[in-house]
Amino acid sequence: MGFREDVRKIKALADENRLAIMLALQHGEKCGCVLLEELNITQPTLSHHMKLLCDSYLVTGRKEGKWTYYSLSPEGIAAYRDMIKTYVRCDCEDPDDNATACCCKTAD
Amino acid sequence: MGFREDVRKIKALADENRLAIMLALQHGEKCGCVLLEELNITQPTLSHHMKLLCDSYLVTGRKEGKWTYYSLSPEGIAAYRDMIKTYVRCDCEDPDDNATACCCKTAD
DNA sequence: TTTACACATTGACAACCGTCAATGTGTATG
DNA sequence: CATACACATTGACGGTTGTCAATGTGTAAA
Repeated sequence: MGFREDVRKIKALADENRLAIMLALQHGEKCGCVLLEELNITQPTLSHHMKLLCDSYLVTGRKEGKWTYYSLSPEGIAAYRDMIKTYVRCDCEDPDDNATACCCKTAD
Repeated sequence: MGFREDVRKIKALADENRLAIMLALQHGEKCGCVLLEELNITQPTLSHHMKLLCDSYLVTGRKEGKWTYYSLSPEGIAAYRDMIKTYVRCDCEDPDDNATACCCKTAD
């Protein structure tokens, strides 16, 4: 009955710039000023997006001197995919027949 | 660079009522009036939500006389999870070491 | 044809969201 | 201390979104 928290997490990705950030961090951490160069937005806007991504545990920030290095959170990412699977799933498989071809049987 | 369509699909699930609808349809199709009884919303609001879910290919509608039966789309659901995986993924696995424990190595 | 029902569409409103300029905070360097 | 830089916060603005009442459309039964 209470999906509010899941909706908040889903909304964390419901934005073009935040999707771009997720891709930009896929190969390792980057500091804010680097992200800023890649994303045609201002610094306050980037700060806003990073806050939303961190609040949803998809990204973590590591402060080092003046800089903040952002990176993907493996745990948060796994939790996110599990959460999505709760809602994006159908019941068309036969639990007694593991060979049944179905969307629910794919390896991912 | 163009994530607009993916954002639109992600937004399709960024609502409490639409998450409830996804769960309600998980065990098979239901007609609109049944969904209406389960979700504390008015009929126009339900119609609005169903349109968004159908436009994102997560749900399909089957008209039969006066009624419309809605059901999850296995293909749309698989495509949705694949799309999410594009963004919610980290690069922390070693491609030459399949035994590495990592968020990217889980079976789902 | 009339009536009843299931669902879609329209229009209006309030709440939410992305954006930026201005400003604040903390850190390093001269 | 003064300056420069990286980042966060605030406040304001326009666009988007969820909601409902009213209305429209199509189907089936009386």
